[in-house]
Amino acid sequence: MALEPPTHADAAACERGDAALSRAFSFLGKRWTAVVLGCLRPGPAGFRELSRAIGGVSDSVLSDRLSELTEQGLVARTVDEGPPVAVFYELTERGRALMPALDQISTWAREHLSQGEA
Amino acid sequence: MALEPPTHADAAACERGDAALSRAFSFLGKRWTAVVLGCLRPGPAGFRELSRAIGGVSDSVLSDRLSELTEQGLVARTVDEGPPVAVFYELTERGRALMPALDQISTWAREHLSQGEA
DNA sequence: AGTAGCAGCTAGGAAAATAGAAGCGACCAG
DNA sequence: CTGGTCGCTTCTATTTTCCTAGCTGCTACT
Repeated sequence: MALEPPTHADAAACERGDAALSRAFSFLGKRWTAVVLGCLRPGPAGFRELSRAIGGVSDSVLSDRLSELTEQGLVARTVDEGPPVAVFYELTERGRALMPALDQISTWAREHLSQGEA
Repeated sequence: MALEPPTHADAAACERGDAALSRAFSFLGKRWTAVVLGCLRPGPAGFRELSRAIGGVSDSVLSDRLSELTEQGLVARTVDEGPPVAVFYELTERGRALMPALDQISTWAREHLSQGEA
């Protein structure tokens, strides 16, 4: 039986929750996104503050990530036009809603991915 | 008070669960990884079968993803040396352990990321 | 004044990830 | 024998991603 009617189990086989998953990973998978979200978790932070806290990310990339996250509505950018203009980013509700999922992956990683492994 | 001693809240500010998270995303974030895992969820599948089911992925990339996943112990590669050599991939326990997390992200994406949005 | 911090953006190029096509050995049906 | 399937691997071209480095403008401390 090399000719099992492949009329099913093809495109329909996957496509369960993958479309959504793919879209999520399209930006969650970017190099610093998760870290940025992690740094924002404790509370609001300014650009330079994040830059320092993360350490190793360039302004341009940080700026990109922050923009993407803002576009997706995961973080909010607030400008305080006081004499010294100040800006701070913080998680939105949508962003917070993602935290549990991130935690779960993090937990899984700790349990199943020893850091010593290649 | 522009000089709040920044001696704290710097490097230590993030680095909570991010190291693990980053490692997880280092391969979960790759373009087809999540989809492959999703396709493997229902049960074992052969290379060509996956290729067809996913549709849009090239052999080379699929091969890569499968190798990475196998290395990480998320999927198992079994060879059946029967007369017609057959190979099939399937999720390991470690791989299955990740499913709930993936589901959670998927759910989050469905709820907070309308596909119509940019 | 001079120095230093904050908030970003832009340019340019190196590096990495992808897609797509082709090739190889085996096997099975006609 | 010929054609089609399976399971990959290798090669190249293109796209995407990331990092380095510099720059503008404003405020505040010394």
